[in-house]
Order: sequence, then C-alpha cells, then structure tokens
Amino acid sequence: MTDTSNPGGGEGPAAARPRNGKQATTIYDIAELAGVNPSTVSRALSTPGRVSAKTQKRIEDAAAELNYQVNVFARALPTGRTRTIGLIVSDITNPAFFDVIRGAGTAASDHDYTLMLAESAESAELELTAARRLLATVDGLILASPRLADSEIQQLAAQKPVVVVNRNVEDVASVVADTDAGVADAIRHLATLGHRHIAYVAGPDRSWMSKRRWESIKARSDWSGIEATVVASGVPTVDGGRRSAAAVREGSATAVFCYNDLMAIGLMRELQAAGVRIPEELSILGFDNIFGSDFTTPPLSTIKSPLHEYGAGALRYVLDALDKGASDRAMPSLKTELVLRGSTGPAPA
Amino acid sequence: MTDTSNPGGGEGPAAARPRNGKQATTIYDIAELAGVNPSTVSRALSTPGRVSAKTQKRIEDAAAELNYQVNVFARALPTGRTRTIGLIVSDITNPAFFDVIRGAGTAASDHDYTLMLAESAESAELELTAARRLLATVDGLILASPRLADSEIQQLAAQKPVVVVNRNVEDVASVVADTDAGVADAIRHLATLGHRHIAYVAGPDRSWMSKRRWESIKARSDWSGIEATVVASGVPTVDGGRRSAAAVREGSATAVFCYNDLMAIGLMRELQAAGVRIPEELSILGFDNIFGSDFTTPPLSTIKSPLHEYGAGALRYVLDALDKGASDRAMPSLKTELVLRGSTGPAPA
DNA sequence: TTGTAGGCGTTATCAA
DNA sequence: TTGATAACGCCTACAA
Repeated sequence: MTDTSNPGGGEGPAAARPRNGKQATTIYDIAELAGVNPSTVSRALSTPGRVSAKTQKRIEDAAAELNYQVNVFARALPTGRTRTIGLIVSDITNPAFFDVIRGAGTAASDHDYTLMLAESAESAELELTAARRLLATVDGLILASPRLADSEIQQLAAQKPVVVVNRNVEDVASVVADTDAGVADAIRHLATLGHRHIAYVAGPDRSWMSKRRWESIKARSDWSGIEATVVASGVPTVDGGRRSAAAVREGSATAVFCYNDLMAIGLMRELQAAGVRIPEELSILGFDNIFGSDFTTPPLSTIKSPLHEYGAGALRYVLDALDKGASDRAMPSLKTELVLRGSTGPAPA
Repeated sequence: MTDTSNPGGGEGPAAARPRNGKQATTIYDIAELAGVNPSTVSRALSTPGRVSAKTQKRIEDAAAELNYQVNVFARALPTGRTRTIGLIVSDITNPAFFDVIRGAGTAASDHDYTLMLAESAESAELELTAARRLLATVDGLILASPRLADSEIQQLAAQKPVVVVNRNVEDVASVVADTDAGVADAIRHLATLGHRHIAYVAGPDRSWMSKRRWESIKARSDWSGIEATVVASGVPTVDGGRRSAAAVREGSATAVFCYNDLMAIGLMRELQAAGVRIPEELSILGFDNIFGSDFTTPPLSTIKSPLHEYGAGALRYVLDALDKGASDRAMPSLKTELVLRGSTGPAPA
C-alpha cells in the first residue's frame, strides 16, 4: 500500500553493530582519543568523581566527539543492573491504568530509569510469563492489580524488588489507597438521599481489591444501618457490567456500587437500554474515576483513586529498595475521594 | 499504610545474582552435569539441530533439572539480538492505541518476542529520547503516530528496522490504512442527508495523518459538489476538541469531521453544554472508532481504523526485516470503514 | 589519580 | 559431532 522500501539492508550476523557498517564506538576508542586507559574512561563515565577534573573533561569531550553510547548489555553483564523497571498491568485497555502508567513513567524518567510496560490481558498465565521475562532484564518490577497467586508473587519478589499495586501480599511491598475514606463519604451521601438498601457488583474472584472494596462498603453500611448485599460478580469490563444488569434488577437495592467504573458504565448502559432511568429509579456508583467516566449520560458518580500516585509511589519504592538494599521507607498514605456527578440521586419512593 | 516490610534483602553489589544468594545456573553448570563442553551446551540450547539427538536430550534434561535461564545480556553481547521489539505511541491515554498495542503485543508473543512499550506524551523531544533509549536494546522499533521529523526517523531507521504507523516517511516502511474508503462512504452519507457544507477540525500540525484525512475529505467533497473547509486545529484530545467549538459555531457547516474520536467527543460535549442539539443542529463525525466512542449521547458516528492490524502488521514487518535482512514484503492493504451511530443526521433546514 | 588484568555468560571460529 | 579458545564491551579489585 504505502512505502515498502527496504528499511535497512541486512548485513548478516553482524547485527550488533550499526547498520552503516561502522563499529559502534567503545570506551577503547575514547581511551585512545583521550590518551588514557580504558578503565579510566569507564570510571569517568560511570562513577563521576573518581577521576581528575582535567581527564574527566578530556574523556567527556572525546566521548561526545565520537558520539559514544554505552552498550547496556556489556554494562549489565558485570553489574546485573539495567536502570530499567518493569510494570505489568492486568489490562491495557482499562483507562484506570493510564495514570498509573504515566505516574510510574515520569517517576522513572526523573531518576533516569526506563519503564518497560507489559500487560497480561487479565490472564494469570500470561502475567506469569510476562513477569518472568521482564524480571530477567529489569532491576525491579511493579505489578498493578495482579491476577497471580500470592505464592507466585512472593517467589518473584525473592529475586528482585517487587511492588504490588492495589493488593496486599504478605512480605511483599504494596501500594494501596485507603478505600474507606471515599466509601464513607459515598454511603453517607446515599443515606442522606434516603437509600436503605445498596448492592455491590463485584469484580473477578482473584481481585484482592474487589474484596477490599466490598469489605469497606459492608462495614460502612452496617455502621449506617443500611442493608448491603453482593448481587453479582464478573470480569472488570464494560461487558462484565452489562452482564450484571439482570441480577441487579432482581435485587431490591436502590443504589449499586460497581467494582470499577468500567463495570458501572456497562451496567448503566444496559439498564438504560432496558428502559431504566438513572438515577431516578436507581443510583449507580463506580470506583476509580477513569477517563471517560464523565462521557456517559448521566455522567458517572464514582470514588476516585489516586491512580497517578499508585504508579509514582510504586516506582519510587522500587528505586529505594534498589538503593538501600532493604527499604524501610514508609509508603505514602493515599486516600480515595468521592466524586459526585449525575448517576446518583434520591432513592425512589 | 499497608505492608512496608522489606521486599527482599539487599546483598550489596552482587545484584546480578538471585537474592537467595545462589549463583544463577550457567551453561557451565549444565555442561558439567551433562558431561559435555560448555560450547556444546550453547549449541544445543540456541541452535537446535547442530547436536546429536542423544546429547541434545542429556543437555535439555540437565538444563531443566538445574532450572536454567539464559542470561539475555550475555547472549546479546556477541549477537546483538534481544528478541525484543520497541513500540512508541504518541499518547498512552488515547484509546486508539489500545488495539495497536494489543495487536503488536500478541503478534510479538506469537513469535516469542517481547514488546517494550513507551510513550512520548505528544512531545517530539520525549519521543526522540525514548526512541534512542529503546533502540539501544531492541531489535526493531515501531513508531505509532510519531511526532518526530522525517529526518530524525530516517536516522533511526538507518540503525535498526523501523516501521512507522499512521504516517509516511520516505525510505522508511510504514503501515497506513486507506482513509479514502471510509471517507467516501461518510460523505456520500452526508450528501444524502442534505449536507452541502462540511467542516474539518484538524489535529496537530505535525500529524501526517491529520493532513491525509483532510486531503481525503477535501477530494471527496469536491467530487460530490460539497463545500469543505478546515475550521480549526489543535491537540488531538478531548480538550482539543472542546476548544474548537467556538470556531465550529462561527462557520456555516452543518456537519463536521474531527481528526479523531477524542476531539469529536470533546467538541460534541462542549457544543451540547452550550445548548446545541446533536445531531439535529449539527452532525459530528470522528475517526478511529475508539473505546468509549459509543458512551456518549448520542453515540458517535465515526470512521473506523484497523487499529489492531496496525500493530500486528507493523510487528510482522519488523520481524521480516530482521529475518530477511531486507524486506520486500508487501504491506497488507488496510481499509477504513464507516460506522454510523447517532451523531449524524439530516442537515437542518 | 591512573594503569593492569581478570571476569561477567554467551556465541562463534577453528580444530580435532 | 564435539572441544578448546577467543571475542563481545564493560566493570572492578588490585597494584602502581
């Protein structure tokens, strides 16, 4: 269709060097040009301060002139370090991970690290494969909403620093927000609006956070004298939400929390398609406050998660663990927050 | 807040080896256990077929018993190959890239390659940095909707196989869909509905595809005797679309194409907020058919792009280039397609 | 402060 | 078919 020209001539087995045929420049070239020993070049370039200012400059100039680029593999071989952090998200199409990714990415850049991103498409097997593959090349790993078993995660964490996001695993560092704060506000709000019975549409069974959210809702409802029940569970997608519509209608709840915004959107649309008016007949709440949660009519009320901080916090933690060997750094306290929009209203009479 | 326990004891400089203290097993260990030379192990494990069936099995058994894992750095040093392909997207928060990423990711897995994902956040500088960094470690690179200058891309392509998506760059392989097909259908549809004047809200000036889409719209409008004008341009986001609302209202067009769905959604919402009824007073069309483009009220009419195929096709091309050295493989012919939903209707009288 | 020399784990060349 | 041996590019004791 468009350009099908040769994107670069192959030159057989010499794939290591640039395709223009010239050898990539090494510290030996620099050493020669600067009139010093290669080891001095290595020191100057990797451990600034261990070389006299004069030779430092000479070496830097030579490096610049030769357009030198470190060979990360050669460096990784003796050190084992790559200045790279891996991030695995359970579903790249879930906008909730946008900000997690951005947060981790910018935090990585800030520290001159590179982020390697992979997704598991909600599959535990794929996740394990990706994790193992990544772990071989990165210095540390962040698992966002992992579907892996605790034992598998612990096994990974035994090899290199690992941080899980949105989940707790014994002996593994984790970044989780305090869901209680947002949930408390939400339930207080619903109580004020006259709701006496609320429902929860849960996420996947393997989701630690889905359970956590339910516990929070349940505790808070009890406290407020409101009845709360789990009416369904499913995949944490728009489609999963759609499929929960029947169960929701069968119940007698006048307000329903969904495990996340995606499910809430699916539920709302399916219900509306069946003629149910939102929020007049039913109030709907999501979790996370993802991109697009305000596109719907009515716009979705939701409990906002500090997505960006998940990513940034997790990354900083990994870096700390890398630096200090062990990390006793306290995780920042992250809070959720109620975002009221149009999908919640007074309980029907 | 949650678990802040030590995610793994540091053991000082020996970061290369597993944290349990044991050395990682090498081909030397296998050689010893199997009673052969390390070089034979290397052959057996990397170039199957160059070793007798008997020793092959012995080596594989030994490798399995010792739970051997190749050291990718050590392998990359002499070969220069990592079985890794880089993918840089201009904006990770644009759902249009979901399927591009998925397409490339699964195609990579199919061929036992790993995808490294990075984003440039619509910044040419960040993109160049990311591209250079990636290029050092990957075997090939895919640039999706790059903001780089042609010359910069050509420079990258001179080093390793590079494919650009959604853009044409001389002497660089590219994957682009035929926008004419979908645009022709759309304009025929609008003409039938009585529209005589349409507008185009363009994307970023650096976007090759934005220009391409305009050309297609213009050509097709001329052909149908419809007047077509560019009324605005901006960042390809919801917000960018919002900001084009004023310019759109000032014009006299009764139907407007936006560079992408994100802009179309922003425009529609801004207009609706100002009391404009869609599609009664104005028809709106987007491009790509992204996730969420049907969340709006009315749901968005759009021209669907073969997003998944962009990713898969680009990846296969890179792999081909890697294999054959040069690649004269023809790109698959990709077509766009009109998706009619609720944001288009008869021209107002 | 700088030079010397050995090693990181694999692949590749050359003999045997 | 297999074994010995030299790269690959960099880092790091150790010695000067």
